[in-house]
Amino acid sequence: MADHVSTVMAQWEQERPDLDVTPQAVIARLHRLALRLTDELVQVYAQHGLGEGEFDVLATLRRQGAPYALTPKELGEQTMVSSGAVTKRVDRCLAQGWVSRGRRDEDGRGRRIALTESGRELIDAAFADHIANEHRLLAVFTATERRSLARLLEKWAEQTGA
Amino acid sequence: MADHVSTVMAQWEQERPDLDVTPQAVIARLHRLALRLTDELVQVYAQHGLGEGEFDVLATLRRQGAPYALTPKELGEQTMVSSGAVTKRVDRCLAQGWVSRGRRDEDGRGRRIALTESGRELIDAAFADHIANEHRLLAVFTATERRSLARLLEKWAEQTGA
DNA sequence: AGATAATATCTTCCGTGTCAGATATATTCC
DNA sequence: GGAATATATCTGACACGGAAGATATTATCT
Repeated sequence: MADHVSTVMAQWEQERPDLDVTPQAVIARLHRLALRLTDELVQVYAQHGLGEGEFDVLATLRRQGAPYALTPKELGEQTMVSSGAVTKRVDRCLAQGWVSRGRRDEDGRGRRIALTESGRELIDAAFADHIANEHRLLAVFTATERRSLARLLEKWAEQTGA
Repeated sequence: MADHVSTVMAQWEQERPDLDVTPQAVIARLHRLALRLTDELVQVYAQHGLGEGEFDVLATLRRQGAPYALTPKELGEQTMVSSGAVTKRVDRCLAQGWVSRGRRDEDGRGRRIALTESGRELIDAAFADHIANEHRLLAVFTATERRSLARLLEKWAEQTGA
């Protein structure tokens, strides 16, 4: 049984025999897979009342270790979103009482976004479910396949600066 | 040199030693990589005056072969977006004269979205550039690595129904 | 110190997507 | 044939992120 991308590639070979569309075997699949996986992950976030943006913020703060705080700039760099998106994500977390927005010492321009107690409890529970979910999604693979896939993706990420 | 995800995983191991976060080596990397690659691909679409949605519509129609037509439902299934998104994407292509929206024979509910001559010319040029871009992005890998990555992603896609 | 530039964050506007419901047409069952 | 249901598409409200510019604060240079 061929997957969708195999079908697509066969169509292109028929229609554009002048092009070598083999890269699609990697890139189109990666793209579709990422979409599909995101759907799966988001469902677990939603079970905890979290959207992707909020989960991203809380998890990023949580993994820094105590006192679970970063500046908006650092948050944006780690999560690959614009400064405007950071502001809005933090606003939403703030409205729920999951984080606080304080003034950073010394530099009046800087802010300090920190997890509150309730935010930490929430992300600790949500993250455990999230990881269980990821284990489920990877259950297709043997340990060797997982390592191989991880290595290839890591190599690619390093090269492209991701 | 460790990539970002390696750092993140080390943080989690420190903070949540109770959890096995190894799936992140695959899932988080895939996620970030997809984001980064999308950025790269979108730049080429933009060189032809296309957004991702428009490129998606035109390319999907083009690869069907003559007469380059599908229903909105089929378009949505192949491109993994909602019916509302299909309507809007087609509206945009329509405004540029790249597709036509006709009535499907027999069934008055159905529509028939078809490439126009100018749409076909546009996507033929854009797609050639797109494939060249994909070749460039995959240049990091040896042929063996590419096949290996493609096989692993295909296996995953088949299992999850992507 | 005062002017200029740099940095950090926030605000505003816009584009695009999803979701729920509206509409139009077709099918089924009596 | 008519009612109920199913299917295909579109519409409208809303959510979220990006981009550019506004604001606030700090650093630098003379």
